[in-house]
Amino acid sequence: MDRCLDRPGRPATPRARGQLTRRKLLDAGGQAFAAKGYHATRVDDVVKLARTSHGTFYLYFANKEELFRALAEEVATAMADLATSLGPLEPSARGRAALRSWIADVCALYDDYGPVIRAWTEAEIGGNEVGRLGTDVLTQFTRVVYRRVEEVAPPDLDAGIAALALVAMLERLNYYVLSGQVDVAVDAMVDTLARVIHGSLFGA
Amino acid sequence: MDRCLDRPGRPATPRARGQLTRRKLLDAGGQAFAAKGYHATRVDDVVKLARTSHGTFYLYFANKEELFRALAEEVATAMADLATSLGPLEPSARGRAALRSWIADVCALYDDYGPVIRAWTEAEIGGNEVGRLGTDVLTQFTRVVYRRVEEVAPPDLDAGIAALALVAMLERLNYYVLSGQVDVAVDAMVDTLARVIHGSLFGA
Amino acid sequence: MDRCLDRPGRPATPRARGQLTRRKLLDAGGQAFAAKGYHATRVDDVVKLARTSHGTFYLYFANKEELFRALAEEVATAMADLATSLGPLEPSARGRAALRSWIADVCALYDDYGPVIRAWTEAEIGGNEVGRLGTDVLTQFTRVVYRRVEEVAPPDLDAGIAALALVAMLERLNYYVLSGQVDVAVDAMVDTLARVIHGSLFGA
Amino acid sequence: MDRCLDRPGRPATPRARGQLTRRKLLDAGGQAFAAKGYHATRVDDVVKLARTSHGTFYLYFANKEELFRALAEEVATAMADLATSLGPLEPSARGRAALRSWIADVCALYDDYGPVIRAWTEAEIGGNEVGRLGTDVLTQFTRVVYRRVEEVAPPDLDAGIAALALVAMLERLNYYVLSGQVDVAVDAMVDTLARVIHGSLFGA
DNA sequence: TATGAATGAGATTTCATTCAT
DNA sequence: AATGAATGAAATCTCATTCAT
Repeated sequence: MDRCLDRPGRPATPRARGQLTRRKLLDAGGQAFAAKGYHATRVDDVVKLARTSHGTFYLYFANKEELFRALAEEVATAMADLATSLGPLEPSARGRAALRSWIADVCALYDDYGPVIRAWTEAEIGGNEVGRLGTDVLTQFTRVVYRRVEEVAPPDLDAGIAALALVAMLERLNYYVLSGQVDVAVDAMVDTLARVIHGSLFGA
Repeated sequence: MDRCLDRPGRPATPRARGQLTRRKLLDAGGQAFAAKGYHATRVDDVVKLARTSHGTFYLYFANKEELFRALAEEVATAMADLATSLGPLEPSARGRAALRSWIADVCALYDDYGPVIRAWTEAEIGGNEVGRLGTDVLTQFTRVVYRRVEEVAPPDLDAGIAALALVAMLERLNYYVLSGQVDVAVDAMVDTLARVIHGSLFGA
Repeated sequence: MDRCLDRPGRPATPRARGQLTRRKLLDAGGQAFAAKGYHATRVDDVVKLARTSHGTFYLYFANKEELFRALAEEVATAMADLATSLGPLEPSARGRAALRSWIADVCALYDDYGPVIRAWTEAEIGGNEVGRLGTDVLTQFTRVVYRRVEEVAPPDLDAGIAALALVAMLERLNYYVLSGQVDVAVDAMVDTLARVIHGSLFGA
Repeated sequence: MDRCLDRPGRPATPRARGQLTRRKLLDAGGQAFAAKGYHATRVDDVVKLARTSHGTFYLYFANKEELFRALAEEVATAMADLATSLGPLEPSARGRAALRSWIADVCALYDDYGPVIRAWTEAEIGGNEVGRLGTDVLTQFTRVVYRRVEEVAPPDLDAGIAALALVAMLERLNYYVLSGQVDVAVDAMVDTLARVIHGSLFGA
C-alpha cells in the first residue's frame, strides 16, 4: 500500500495498481448502490468511498452506468451458475431438502448482490442497456426454474407463470427482508419459502 | 367564512377550479411516474402532461416528492380498503374462487396504481416519509393476509413469513407483468396466483 | 364591516370602501417592510397582513415599489414638517432644551416611520425613483439643519458636513436602537443626542 | 496525508489554484455587492466578474449568503484590529490629531469594505447568522470606543450611548458619502468628524 | 496513473404580475 | 370592488463529465 515504492522513473508493478483501483471502485459502487439506490448514488459518493478522484473514476468507467453494468455482469455470472445448480424437483422429503438448500443459496446470493439485482429490475432504468441485461438474466434464471417446474407441474398449473411467480416471490421477499422493511431471520425465510414452493407444487 | 358573493344559484366557482387543477396534476403525475419511473420524471414532464405551468405546480405541491406523497396516500386508502375485503381462506372450490376473485381485485389495483406502489417500495426513496408510508401500508396489508393465513395454516408453516411471501409474490409478479418485462395475460396470472397460493396452503 | 350590507344593485358608500382597502394595504406594507425590510418583503406578505388578495393589491398599486413610494411620501411630508419646526440653535440652557425637544420629535418620527426611512436610504434601491425621493427628503432635511448650524458654527467647522454628520448620527442611532441591535431607553438616547450635538457646537 | 507526488521543488500546485479561484470569487463578490447591493446582486453577476462558471461558484460557496459571510469575516478581522488601535482620547491638540488619524483609518476601511458593513447592518439580513456577526463586530467596536470615551466623559454624558452615537455617525456619514448620495471630500469629512467628536467631548 | 479544479446543461424553485370570474 | 388561480421569466442549485497538470 505504500505508494512511495513506485518511484518516478520506474513504472513498477505494471498494471497491478490499475486493477486494484478498478476493484476499489467496483466495491465502492456496490456499497453506494446498496445504501442509496442506483439513481440517488452520485459519482461523488463512489469516489469518496473508493478514496480516489473523479478523474480516476472516468479512467476506468465511461460513466456511472458502465460501473453499474460491470457490477451487473458479475451478478449475472453468479446467477447463471446458481440457475444451473437447481436439480429436479421432487415431492419426497429429500427433494424438499434439496430445494431448501438451493433456496438458501439464492438468498445468500441476494445477500451479496441484492442492491444490484434490485436496481436492474427497476423500471426507471428499464429503457436502457442495463435494464435489458437485468431482464435477460432474470429471464434466463426463470427459464431454468420453469424447466424444473414443468417436469412436475400438475395439469391445472401454468408452469411458465408459476415459475415466474416463484422467482418473483424469491426476489421480493429477499428484498423486503434485506432492505430492513420487515424483521425476519434469514433461516426462517428460507424454510418458509421452501415450504410454500414445495407445497404449491406437491401439496402440503 | 360564507362570502356574500357565492349565493346559491351561482356556480360554486370559488374552490372548484383549483381542485380541478390539482386533480390534473395528480393524474399527470401518475402517468409520468408510470411512463418513466419516479426518479426519471421531471416536474416539467408533469406540468406538460397536465397542460399547466411550472408556477402552478408549485402552487399545489411543494415539490415532486409531495406530489408523489399525495398520490401515495390515495393508493394507501385503496389498499387498506382492499385488505379488509379479504374473506376467510377455505380449502373448498368455493373458497378458492373467492380467493381468485380477491386476487383479481389486487391485480386490478396494481394495474391502476402500479407505478406508485413500485416506487414507494424502492430503497431510493426509502429514507424519507414516503418510504415509511409505503412500508406502513404494505405492513398493514400483510397483516390482514397474515390473519387469514393464520386461521388455516398447517402447523409447519410460519404464517407471518408466509403472508409476507405471498404479498411479495403478488406484488412482484404484477410488476414483472405490468412493466412489460414478460408477456403474460392478466387472467392467466390471476389463475396461477390463486392456484399457487391455494395450493401452498391446502395442497394441490 | 358587514359586507352583506352592500347588496348587488346598489353601489353603497361610493368609494369609501376603496379608501379603506387602500389604507389597509398601506398599513400592512409598513408592517411588512418593518419586519423584513423592503427587498425581503413579498407582495404576498402584504396582502396576507391586509387580509386581501393579490388582485386587489394591483387594483390600488401598480407594483410593490409604488406601495413603497406612497408610504415614503407620507413620511416625506412628516419629515418636511419636522424640519421647519427646528428653531435657532442657542448655547443657553433654554436653547438646549429646545434642541432636546426637537430631537425627541425626530426620534418619535423615526419610531413611526423607521422602516421606510431605513429602506429608502439603502443603496439597493438607490438607483430608482424611490431612492431619489429618499435622497431628496434627506437632503431637504439636512439643508434645514445646515441653516441652523451655519448661524452658530465656529469658523473651524464646516457647517455643511457637520449638519450631515449630525443627521447621520440621528438616523443611525435610531436605527441601531429600534432594530433592537442594542438596548437603550429612548429617553436616554434623546438626552445623549442633545448633549452631543449641543456640545459639539457650543462646548460642554 | 503527505502525498509522495508533491515533493519539495515541484511547484505546489495542489491547492494553489483553488485558493486563487476562491479569492477571485471573493473579490468579485465585494465588487458586485458594492455596485448593486447585497439583495440585487445575483450569483450570475459574481461569476461573470470572476470569469468563472456557476458550477465553480457552488464549489466554493454554498450560496450567496455564504460568500457574503466569508467576506464579512474578513471585514470583522480588519475592524477588530482597527478598534484596538484607538489610543486614549485627549483634549490637547495632539490628542485631537491622534483622533483625526484614527478616524482617517476608519474612513479608509469603510472605503474598502463599505458595502459589506452596510449590508450586514441592514434589517433584511438581520434575522440570520450574518446579521448577528455584524452586530457582534459593531458591538465589539463600540465597546472599545466606549472605554475611551468613559475615561474622559464629563459626568453629564452617558458614555455608553455617546459611544454608540459616535460610531453611528462615523458609519452613516461614510455611507452617505460613499454611496454618492452627497458630494463631500473624504478629507473634509475626516476633519469634520474629528472636530465634532472632539468638540462634543472636550468643548470647542 | 492519478488528481482535483472547472464546466455547463438542465433541473428546481420563486414571485411579481395578469386574468377570468 | 374583489377574488384567487394562473403564468412565466428569472433566479438558484446540482452533478455527470472533461481538462490541465
